[in-house]
Amino acid sequence: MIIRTTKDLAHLIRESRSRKHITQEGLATLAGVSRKWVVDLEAGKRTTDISMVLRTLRALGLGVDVREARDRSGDDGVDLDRIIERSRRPRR
Amino acid sequence: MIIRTTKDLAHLIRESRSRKHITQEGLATLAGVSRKWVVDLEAGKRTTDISMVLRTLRALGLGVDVREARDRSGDDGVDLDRIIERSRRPRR
DNA sequence: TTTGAGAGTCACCGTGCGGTTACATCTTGA
DNA sequence: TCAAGATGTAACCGCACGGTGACTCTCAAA
Repeated sequence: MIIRTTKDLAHLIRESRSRKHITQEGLATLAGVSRKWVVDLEAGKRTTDISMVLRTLRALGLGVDVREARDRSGDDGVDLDRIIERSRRPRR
Repeated sequence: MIIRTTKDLAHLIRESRSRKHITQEGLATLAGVSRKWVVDLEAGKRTTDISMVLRTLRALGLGVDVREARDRSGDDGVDLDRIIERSRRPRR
């Protein structure tokens, strides 16, 4: 599964967790985080700690693969500049 | 490339960036973050914001793939429990 | 119906992260 | 040699993130 946004990640984790019949509490313990953090992650909270995420994914037996995106333009119509612009902090 | 730790990610980003002749400043602008953040990321700082990382990877034309790790045990001898224990906050 | 587990949410608190700014170092080209 | 660009680092500050604990709600099993 290709991950593009934190929401994608949220769905992936939640689905993988339930498919394996692990509770939020259990996953939290496995990954060494709090249950609140798992709740937040699965809720698609914008920001999260990446080392925690890596641990959580490993706890679920998931591997992360990063590589050159072959056809970046055809991608899926995502306009990077728009995304960046939107996620930028208001300039004040 | 398989990502297991934030250090892996750091190396990946730095290498990809220089190979594309993009400056830290340039990448920071592309990803909508500060240069300091890019410096910290490439220095392998333990914690970073995952949505920023995703944006940065996309800015470098890299895709993230998450999937079931086939042979999890044989993996590479990583002891998850030890990792978790080590990265846990001191209990006080 | 009752009970218990799983999940969502809330408030509080301390800490560490990210942005900003400034400065030092190093390399490269004029 | 000097100037400009790229990078690393340090200090400061505001704020939002993560942990804790408690509460509620839902649902399934007894």
